[in-house]
Amino acid sequence: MLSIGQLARRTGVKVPTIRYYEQTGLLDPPDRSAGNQRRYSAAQAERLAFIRHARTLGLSIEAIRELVQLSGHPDRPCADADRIARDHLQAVRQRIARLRRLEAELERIVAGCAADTVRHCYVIQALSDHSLCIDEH
Amino acid sequence: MLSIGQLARRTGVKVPTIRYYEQTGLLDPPDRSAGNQRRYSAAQAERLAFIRHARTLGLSIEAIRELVQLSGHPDRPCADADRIARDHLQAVRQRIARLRRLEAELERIVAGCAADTVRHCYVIQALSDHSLCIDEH
DNA sequence: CTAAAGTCTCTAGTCGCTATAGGATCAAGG
DNA sequence: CCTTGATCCTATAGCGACTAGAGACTTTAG
Repeated sequence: MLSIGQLARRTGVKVPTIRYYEQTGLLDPPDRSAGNQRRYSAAQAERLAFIRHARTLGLSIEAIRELVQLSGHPDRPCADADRIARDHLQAVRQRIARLRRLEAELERIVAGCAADTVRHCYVIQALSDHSLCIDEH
Repeated sequence: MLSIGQLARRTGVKVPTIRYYEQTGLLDPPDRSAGNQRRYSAAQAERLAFIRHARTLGLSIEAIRELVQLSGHPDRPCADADRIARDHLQAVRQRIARLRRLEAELERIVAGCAADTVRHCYVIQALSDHSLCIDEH
């Protein structure tokens, strides 16, 4: 049985975050010691590792909640899990696309400034005037 | 003089957001009508457009606050404005890099699942087991 | 047995808004 | 002038996903 601190070190999830996951129902309430401290089983440690991994991949708590539920029903079709992962992949791609547009715009703005003072600074001008932009954002 | 609603329509910034910007000191408190409603000048409308543009480019409120301050001092060197934009560009690039790693990982996970049921679902397995990952994330 | 490290609950703060409640004001039509 | 409906006001609370702190209690190592 692991204390919350040991679990935190083992999984790389901070102690208050573990408590937060419990509070929001993502992690089942663990057993308690005689003195009311949390004690975690190996199975719960694995589940937290699952959650942590999904979080580092950027999945939302809600998505993870669904996946956790699914993983408790091994006989169900895994199409739902697939869909969640695919949806997230699409969202990641959209964010990449948007960030690349921003990158291009910022590059242009940063490169365009050869002034000395704020009065003529292209950075400030470009921000003031949306019509100087290449595309909509 | 524009009412807050007119300003909102003109700039595409929602009414509560405009009030929020004022509250946080990003926008100066405007004049008021006899009945205590906000009335905006053209200069303030321009400033809000500036803020909005910077936000769509992803700059933080704090960064924008600095830029707004700078733009009020046309004789200062614009190196600071440059630095803010450059820093942000770098941050954007880092986020892109990270998202691309996640994209690759998710592609791999999604592509790897040919199972029917959750029991053998590669999505669930890959999430459980970080050691299946290509790189650290 | 003691002292330090860890843990408990509870509350509040972060960021950038967004939503709601309950009221006041404004512009237009009759 | 009066009413109606849209807009506006303040104040407060909520979102997601934590993070930080206070003040009290428990566990562990020496």
